[in-house]
Amino acid sequence: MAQSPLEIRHLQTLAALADTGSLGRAAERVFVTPSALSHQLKALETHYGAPLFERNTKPLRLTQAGQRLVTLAREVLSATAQAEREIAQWVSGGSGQLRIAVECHTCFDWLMPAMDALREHWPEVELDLVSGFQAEPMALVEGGVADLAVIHDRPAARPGVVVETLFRYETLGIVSPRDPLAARPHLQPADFTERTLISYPVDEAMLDVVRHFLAPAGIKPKRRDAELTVAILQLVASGRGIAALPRWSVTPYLERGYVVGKPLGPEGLSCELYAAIPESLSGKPYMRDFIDTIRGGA
Amino acid sequence: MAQSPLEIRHLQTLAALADTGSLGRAAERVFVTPSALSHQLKALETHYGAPLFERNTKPLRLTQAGQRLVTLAREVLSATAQAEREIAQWVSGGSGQLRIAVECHTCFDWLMPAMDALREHWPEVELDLVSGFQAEPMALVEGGVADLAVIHDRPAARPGVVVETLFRYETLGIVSPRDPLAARPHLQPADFTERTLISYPVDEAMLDVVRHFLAPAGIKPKRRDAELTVAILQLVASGRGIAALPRWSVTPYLERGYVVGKPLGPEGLSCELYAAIPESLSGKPYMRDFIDTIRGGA
DNA sequence: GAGATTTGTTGAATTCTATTCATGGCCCAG
DNA sequence: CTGGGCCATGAATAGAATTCAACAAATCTC
Repeated sequence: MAQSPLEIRHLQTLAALADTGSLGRAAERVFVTPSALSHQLKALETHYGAPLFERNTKPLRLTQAGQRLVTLAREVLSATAQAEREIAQWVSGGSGQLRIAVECHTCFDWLMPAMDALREHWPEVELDLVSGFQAEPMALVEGGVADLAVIHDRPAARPGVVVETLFRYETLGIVSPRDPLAARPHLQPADFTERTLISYPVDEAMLDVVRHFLAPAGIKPKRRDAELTVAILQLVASGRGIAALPRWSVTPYLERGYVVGKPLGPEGLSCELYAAIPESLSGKPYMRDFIDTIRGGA
Repeated sequence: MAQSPLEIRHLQTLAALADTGSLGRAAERVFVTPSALSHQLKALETHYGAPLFERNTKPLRLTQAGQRLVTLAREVLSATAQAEREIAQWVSGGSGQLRIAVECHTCFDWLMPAMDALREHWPEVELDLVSGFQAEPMALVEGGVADLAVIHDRPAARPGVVVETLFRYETLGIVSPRDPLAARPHLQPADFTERTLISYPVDEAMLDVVRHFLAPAGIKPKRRDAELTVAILQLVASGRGIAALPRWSVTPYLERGYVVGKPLGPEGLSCELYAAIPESLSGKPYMRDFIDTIRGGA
């Protein structure tokens, strides 16, 4: 009825803006340039005759009107997603399978909630984890043993397999609060020479720190293993060495001051995660839903 | 997140489709050609991989998927309208006035609910009825005495006043169920010669039947007045004459079989209602809201 | 039952709108 | 004051949605 220029696209923008706190990051979340969002927002603001957010404030602050639209966006987007899921289930019969291969330990932190959401939304989809820490996850997808592999580096394109980027994350150097390094603004590769690197029991080639930070600098620290994240942090906290973990897996500990997280290098070390999936499944609604959940929740 | 082609525009289409039961009428409700809607719907159907409605059924029937989307549309559109109202009220202070001039008695049937809705959504807007049955309503708007005039014929454009079309309606010939005319498929002007035309106590020039049906045929029946719609129907039911009223004002009586409604002429007689409003108010959110309410509720 | 009318569909053309691109301004850090 | 991060702006492009015009199906009428 009311012909307002408001469209769902705008609501996605608003939601992304609220989530990311920055126009630039919101833009990459909805796969457009920041410019596009700037135009969108300007159009909305002139239409409503009011600003939607305060510019020039680092964690972007929304005005009352902006806030209201974000609330609307949350309602509308979740209602829409729900409706579309239902329809997709009627159409496809709701069945399917999703066997997931992961090569990184920490991934379970975000993978579990996403799997829970999938189980809830798509009860008829068979959900499995493929134990594939040793093998090349990509090969599992190619071989038809897995339906989704989480991988660190964008691999070469292979026929029948599509690769989608999931999200970008920062891996932090983790040091004890009593370590002198805790006072540094960021860590250098050289800082690792004197200490023990505490990590999961996997090949060095699998560790972000080693591949993208220490190896390029020619540094090869002593290593010590632990199976669980808490165990690693325990060792770090008691001064037995330093670790390097994705930010998401340690935020609760950082907040409690149990350990301290430092950027690796002046720019920080950020890596990207990808999903490899068989082309035949890449369009399936439950697959899209799952990937969107991962992207949104991270 | 999910990049579905579904947009609010589509939801408006779906809602209009469900309301009107016909693609053509839905199209004019959202101010596009039927072709556009056909394209829209086809796109949605191929996206969801399922038909949304059954074609070739007179009151257009929705499939399960279509029904679900209509439900979604209702939710989303009302949530959106609500949010936009709130924002508009913050921006404008919510105040304003709306003095309405009406020249037709029956209009109150749909005007009252619309006014109630406005009072609820915009408590700060002063709502008034301008007693202007005698004067030219258009002049009341031009003179700044009224903010909205409901009129029957699209008047010549005047500076500072905009005219918007509200909706189209059919005026039916109303006859007693025991009248021989009740068996006819439709009424002819000549049918009025033998009987008394029962109507509101207004000038003949104001009556749709006279102007668009009887006068062109040179027929000038006897008249009898009644102030209220029920009184007119009472007289008709007891065989004292026939009337001509908009369909919306008599549907409850038709359903109960109290009287019978017949199209006037083989094509029926359909008139259009317009709103004249000062240009300065035509963009005001409460005005848009009011007009949309009228259009949607009719 | 044949023609006419209403109603919806289709593909191509058009028009419109959103996005991108390239540039410039602003603010904070060093 | 200078450089980089971040957003804004205007023109150009690319992409989509709408319209147009012609057609198909179904219904109504005679």
